[in-house]
Amino acid sequence: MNAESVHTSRGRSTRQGNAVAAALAETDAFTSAQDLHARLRRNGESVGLTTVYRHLQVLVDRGEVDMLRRTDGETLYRRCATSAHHHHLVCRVCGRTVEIAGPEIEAWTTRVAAAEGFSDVSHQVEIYGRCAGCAAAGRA
Amino acid sequence: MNAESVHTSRGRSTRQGNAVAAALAETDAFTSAQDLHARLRRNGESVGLTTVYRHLQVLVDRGEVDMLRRTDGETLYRRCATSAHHHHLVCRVCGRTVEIAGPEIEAWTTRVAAAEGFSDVSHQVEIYGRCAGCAAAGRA
DNA sequence: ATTCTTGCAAACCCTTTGCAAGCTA
DNA sequence: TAGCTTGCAAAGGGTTTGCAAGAAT
Repeated sequence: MNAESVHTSRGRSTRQGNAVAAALAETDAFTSAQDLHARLRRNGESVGLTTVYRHLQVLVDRGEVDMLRRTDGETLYRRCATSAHHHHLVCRVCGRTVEIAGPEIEAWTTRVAAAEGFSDVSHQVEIYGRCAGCAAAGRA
Repeated sequence: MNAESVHTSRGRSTRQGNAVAAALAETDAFTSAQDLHARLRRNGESVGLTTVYRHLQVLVDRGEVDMLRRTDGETLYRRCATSAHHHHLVCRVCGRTVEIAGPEIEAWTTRVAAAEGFSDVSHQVEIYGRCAGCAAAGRA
């Protein structure tokens, strides 16, 4: 962790902000704001739900946290190792996630879009499945 | 259109149901329930918003309509030509959409997931861009 | 006549905002 | 002290549900 990552941008250091960042750092799974909030409270860290949302937003804006939307509308957050472009392989049971690099996908999307005359292309790719742990435990 | 597609499952034929189906058939673009509702009203077809949602849900359940969620939470619907598995290349300006088949993507996701020990794999892949028409017109 | 469908209003659920009180620097 | 941060309560926004009135068969 280099010097500038501690404080990438302005913002005071607060108990709540640190708690949210710490809670995110603790897990490998994509987590909802509400879950994070519940977890903090269980651990005795009293932080308002609103505040959790606000810190998550800041972290996302800074590129320190990835965000994705579940089919039911809930937004999930996760602290990823790379800030570089990547995709996710997410366990739909426990949320555990593996970061995936897919050069061939990048090439494919670009090619397909160009073939249809589309420009300013971006894409959204996520893989869902059941991780080995959940399968072994017979979960869901 | 074969005989069974007219009435794939039970359900009465109503003015509203037909209107929703017709409105969907009219366009190539992914459309929100609210937009569809507004369009119907503009065309003099009075249909309640609730009813629009209900018919869309039925069509999705039947596999006659594809559904995707926008980043802001809105759900978009589109009548696709194939009911077979496919992806979409969506114009983020006008919504116009091209159906894409991606055998290599299917293989890639399967391979990546297997390598990480995941089973029951599914994926979600959408490409966004600006279509030639919107680019030419200088839209957004 | 019976049962499904409609649609208004209210409920839902997650997320965001208003604003006064609390902290950080 | 100055001004960012917090958090409660309330508002927002899309979608769903309760229920009585209205169609379709």
